[in-house]
Amino acid sequence: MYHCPMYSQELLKGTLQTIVLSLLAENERMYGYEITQHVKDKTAGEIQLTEGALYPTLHKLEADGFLTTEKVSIGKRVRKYYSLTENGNKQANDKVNEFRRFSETMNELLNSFNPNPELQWQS
Amino acid sequence: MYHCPMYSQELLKGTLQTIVLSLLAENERMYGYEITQHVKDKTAGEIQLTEGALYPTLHKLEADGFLTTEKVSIGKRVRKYYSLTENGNKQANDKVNEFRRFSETMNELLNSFNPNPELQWQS
DNA sequence: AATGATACATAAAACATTTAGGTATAAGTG
DNA sequence: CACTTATACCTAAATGTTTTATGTATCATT
Repeated sequence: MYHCPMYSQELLKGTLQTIVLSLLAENERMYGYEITQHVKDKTAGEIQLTEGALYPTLHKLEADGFLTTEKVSIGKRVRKYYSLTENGNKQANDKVNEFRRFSETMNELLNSFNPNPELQWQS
Repeated sequence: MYHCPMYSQELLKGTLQTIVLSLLAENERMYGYEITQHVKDKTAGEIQLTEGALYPTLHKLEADGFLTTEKVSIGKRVRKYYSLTENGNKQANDKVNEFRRFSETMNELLNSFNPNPELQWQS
């Protein structure tokens, strides 16, 4: 998978489950590849999920009882659709709220930081 | 160090350097323990840095040339103050901007997520 | 026929953080 | 005075996520 995100992938850490759960909360059912494309499109390429991270996450969420799967044949290929379970729906709620609170807290913490005017046209 | 954060520490991953750099951008010089207390106070206990994560991070930022140190004796104890170098100042700028952009992008991505009304009073 | 997109998957390596220690001084309390 | 808590630094093994690097296979386009 080709990559050219605008910022460090570092920040993405810990948000993968949240992203997946929230997309499935709006979309009823999605398959892995679809999720990567959806995220890429909606964020103008700024967030790009790697398959090496996504698939294990999907499997984990399924093992944890938050997702169920159904396989659908498309020609000779088999697509694996994921949907939220009831618990998964709650979890999506919790995770999204948690992220929103976290980013609010962080932005408040960073808020007092005023970029040095001498630097603000750099980088 | 005692811990009782209101949300998963997961999300904190990847933000530690940003926090440290931004605090030093506003405060001229700070020492490790002071940073933990400052963050705890400013976030009403919601973000609590662990020393096991903080000290290695400070050492890494110093090794990368973003911080300089000076040791100050307080009675028989030695306090280690950290300050931003010129590069550190730029880095603080970059990291804070990066986080702001990231949280904006994430919030847009999660924005279309509307909590199920049946669930919104739960958890 | 070859390339790129679609679509799944795993596994070793890299990395940051947690957990769990360790040391020592200073301050406050019963 | 003894004890506990707060201050203040530090390291290292274990954990857990993600990256990087593969692998397989179908379908569409040039």
